[in-house]
Amino acid sequence: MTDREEGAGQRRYHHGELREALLAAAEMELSEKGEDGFSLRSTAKRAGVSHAAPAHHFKDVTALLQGLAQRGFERLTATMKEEQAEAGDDAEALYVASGVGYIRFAAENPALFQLMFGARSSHDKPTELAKAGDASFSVLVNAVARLRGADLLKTEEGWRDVAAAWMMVHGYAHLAIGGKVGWLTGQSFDRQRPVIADLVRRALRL
Amino acid sequence: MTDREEGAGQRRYHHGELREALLAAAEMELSEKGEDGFSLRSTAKRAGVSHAAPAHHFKDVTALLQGLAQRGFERLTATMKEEQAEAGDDAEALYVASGVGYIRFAAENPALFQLMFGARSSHDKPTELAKAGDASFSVLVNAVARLRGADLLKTEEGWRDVAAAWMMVHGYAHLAIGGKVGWLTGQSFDRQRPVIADLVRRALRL
DNA sequence: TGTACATCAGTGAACGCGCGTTCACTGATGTAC
DNA sequence: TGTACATCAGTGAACGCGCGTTCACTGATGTAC
Repeated sequence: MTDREEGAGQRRYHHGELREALLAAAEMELSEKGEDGFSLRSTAKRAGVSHAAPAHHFKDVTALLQGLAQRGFERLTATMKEEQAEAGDDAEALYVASGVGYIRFAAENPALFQLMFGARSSHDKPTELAKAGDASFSVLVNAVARLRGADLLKTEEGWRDVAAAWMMVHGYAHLAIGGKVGWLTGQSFDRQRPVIADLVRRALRL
Repeated sequence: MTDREEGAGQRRYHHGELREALLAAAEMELSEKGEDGFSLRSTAKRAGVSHAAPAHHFKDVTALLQGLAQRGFERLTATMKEEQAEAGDDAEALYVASGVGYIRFAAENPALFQLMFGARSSHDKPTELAKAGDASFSVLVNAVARLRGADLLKTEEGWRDVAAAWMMVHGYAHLAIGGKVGWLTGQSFDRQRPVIADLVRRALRL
C-alpha cells in the first residue's frame, strides 16, 4: 500500500498492472504481426515478463485474445459516440456519424477490427465480450431508430434498415483494411468522410 | 501415354494429377480447419502423398494458398455469371443477380471467401491471382455500367456507385459468414434472396 | 509494532507437438538414336 | 523394336523452430493476532 506508484523505470517482482500491460502488449503484437504470427510468448516478452506469467491473468491464449476483442468493442462504441457528439442533434447526421465512427475505428485499428470480427471469435464468447459487441450494435440501432421509429426491430423492414446500414459500413471497413479500394486508400480519413457519408445514407435510401 | 486413365483405386508412383489433387485437398482442409489450422503436411496427407511431394508443384505453402485463392475468384466470377444467366435481360435484374451471386458464393464457400479477402493475400499477388480478382470485380462493374453508362469509372459518382454495391454485398457476405446476422442465418439461401435483392438495390438507391 | 503465515504473482526449465523445408534417394516416364 | 539416358515426380528421414502449457520454485504482499 505504501509505494504503489514508483518511478517508470523501476522493476518490481510483482508487476501490479500486468493484466493491463499484457493487453496493451498484445494489441501492439497484433497490429505488428497480425492474427497469424501473434503469440503469447512474444506478448509476454514485450510486456517484460516471463512467458509463463500470463497464465496468472488469462486462462489461455484464447482468453487473452477475447479480452482484447472486448476492449476493441468498447473502443468501437466510444468512437461511434465520439463522432455523434460532434454531429449535433439532427437524426440523419447522428445516423451518418455512427457509420463514420464505425469505419474510422476500423481504419485506425485494422488488426483489432479483424480480430473482433474474425472467424476465431465466433464461438463460445464470454458474456462480457458478447455484451460489448451488443453495445456497439446498439449505437447503430438507436441511430436508425431515431430516423425510423422506436419499433424498428419489431418489423422485417426495420431489421432490413439496420442490416443495410451495418453491412454497408462493415463492407467499407473490411475492404478498406484489405486495401481493395485503391482510389480511396491514398486519402486521409477526413477526405473520405463525404464519400462515407454518401454511402451510409444510401443504405437507408436517404 | 498408354494407360493414363486407370481405375480410381489404383495407386501409382507418379500421381499424374497431383497439382489438382492438392488444390482439392487444400480446399477441404481449409473449410474444415480454417486458415489457422491449415497446414501443408495435412494437405499432402489428405491427397495421399508424402508431405514433401507438394514441393514439386508449389514453391511453398503460400503459393499453394494463392493458387487456391485464384481458383476461388474464378468460381466467384462463375457464380455471379450463373445468377445473371437466370436473370433475363433487364439491367436492374442483372445487377441484382451479380450481387446475389457474390453473396451466394460466400455462403457456399465461407473459408475460401475468407482466404480470398483475408489479410494474408494482400501483398505480392502473382499476376494470375490479381487477374482472377479483377475478373470478378468486372462482373459487378459491368452490371452497374449497364445501368449507369459506360463511362462509369471516369466519374467520381460512378466509382461511388460501384463501391457502394461492392461494399454492400461484401458486408453482407462477411457478416453472414461470421454468423452475425442471426435473423438471417437460420434461413436457406433461397429465402434470403428477396432481402439480398432489396439491400443490393439500396446501394444504388434503386 | 512485530511476527507468523497464507496467498498471490512472478521465474525458468522442461514437456511434447506440429510445422515448413531440405536432402539424398529411387522409381517412373519420355525421348533420342 | 530395343536400349541408354535424362528428366521428372515421388519417398522418408532429418533439420531446427517457435509454440502453448505445465511444473516446482521463490520472492513479495497482505492479514490475523
